[in-house]
Amino acid sequence: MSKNHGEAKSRLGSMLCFTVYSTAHAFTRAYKPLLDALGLTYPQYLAMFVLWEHDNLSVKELGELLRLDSGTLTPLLKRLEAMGLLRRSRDPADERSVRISLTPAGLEMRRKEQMVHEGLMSACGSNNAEELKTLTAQLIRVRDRLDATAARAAAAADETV
Amino acid sequence: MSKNHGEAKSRLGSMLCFTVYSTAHAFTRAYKPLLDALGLTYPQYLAMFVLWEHDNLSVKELGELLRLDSGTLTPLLKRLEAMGLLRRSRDPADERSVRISLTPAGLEMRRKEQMVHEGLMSACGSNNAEELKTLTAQLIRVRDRLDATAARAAAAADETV
DNA sequence: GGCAATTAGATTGTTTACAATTGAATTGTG
DNA sequence: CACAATTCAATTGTAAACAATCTAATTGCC
Repeated sequence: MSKNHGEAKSRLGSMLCFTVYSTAHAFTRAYKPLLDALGLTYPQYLAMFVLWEHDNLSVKELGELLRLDSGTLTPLLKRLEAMGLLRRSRDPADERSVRISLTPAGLEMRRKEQMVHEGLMSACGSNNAEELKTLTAQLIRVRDRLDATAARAAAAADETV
Repeated sequence: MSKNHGEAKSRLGSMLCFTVYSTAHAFTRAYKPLLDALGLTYPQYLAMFVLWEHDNLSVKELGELLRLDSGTLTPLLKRLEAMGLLRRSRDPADERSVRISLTPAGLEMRRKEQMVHEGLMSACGSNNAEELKTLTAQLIRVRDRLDATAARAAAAADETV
């Protein structure tokens, strides 16, 4: 029944880093058929998801929420703009920053999105919501610890300059 | 102390899919300074890790273990070959498949790798190994459920053809 | 044996990700 | 005010990831 990925043969299968890595890919693959109906990729969907909740964010603010930098976001947002879902315009109060505002089409998409959101929930097993909540909280702790490690490494590298 | 990513403001922060997505990125960022010493990227490290355990795999077998296809692996393996860490050669018994064999330099790297492996363990908090094991097992269940969903979707798409 | 179907990799094109750099705007400090 | 330092976004270059397609080799079946 279940495909044999031969992980029993490798220590890889028991390592958290690889499990997170491969689960992330499994998520994007599982979401793809649902997102195709919207014409969005998974990262594009995440960006739209944030904007549906908080319109008019700057690129920096959006990047903090998504944990992505401008090198990733600028081209992604340009694609969403080309699709007519949002507009990018310099903030008159601070010409350095760019504000993202949804167009009517971008706002409109939120209605169709409900289906995707629910499909995703059931895909990862919404039956025991409590377990998922614990799992998410534990992963967040790991992620924060990793971020702290990376920040320490960056600070140490700074000192040697 | 901890950086404010503003996630309290968004439902995104509580969604498992985004947590997995952002934790995967946090892993690669945290590993980067360690892997720089080896001159490897994180996916390249994963490939080497498997090959240290099972030399002489075919691209297909390696892809099953890593859950990656030839479109990703072929260029990655070519880079590792260009670095002199492995060789790719057609299997004489079946010219369709390509076998990956480590060079002396590729085998040699395994010794330096121990440092990386231990650094990674401590980065994600090896203190409570039991919790990490449970966390990994739960994630694997989620991943398998997602794979099953994707497989069902693919089968359904097939039927409509 | 002969030919259709399958399999394994490679290739092409698109989209992330991110480091490093650049350029323009703003802030801080003297 | 002047000018150094900082901030924000964009750009450039490299490396994944994957769908779709292609080619060559093998298997199945008659």
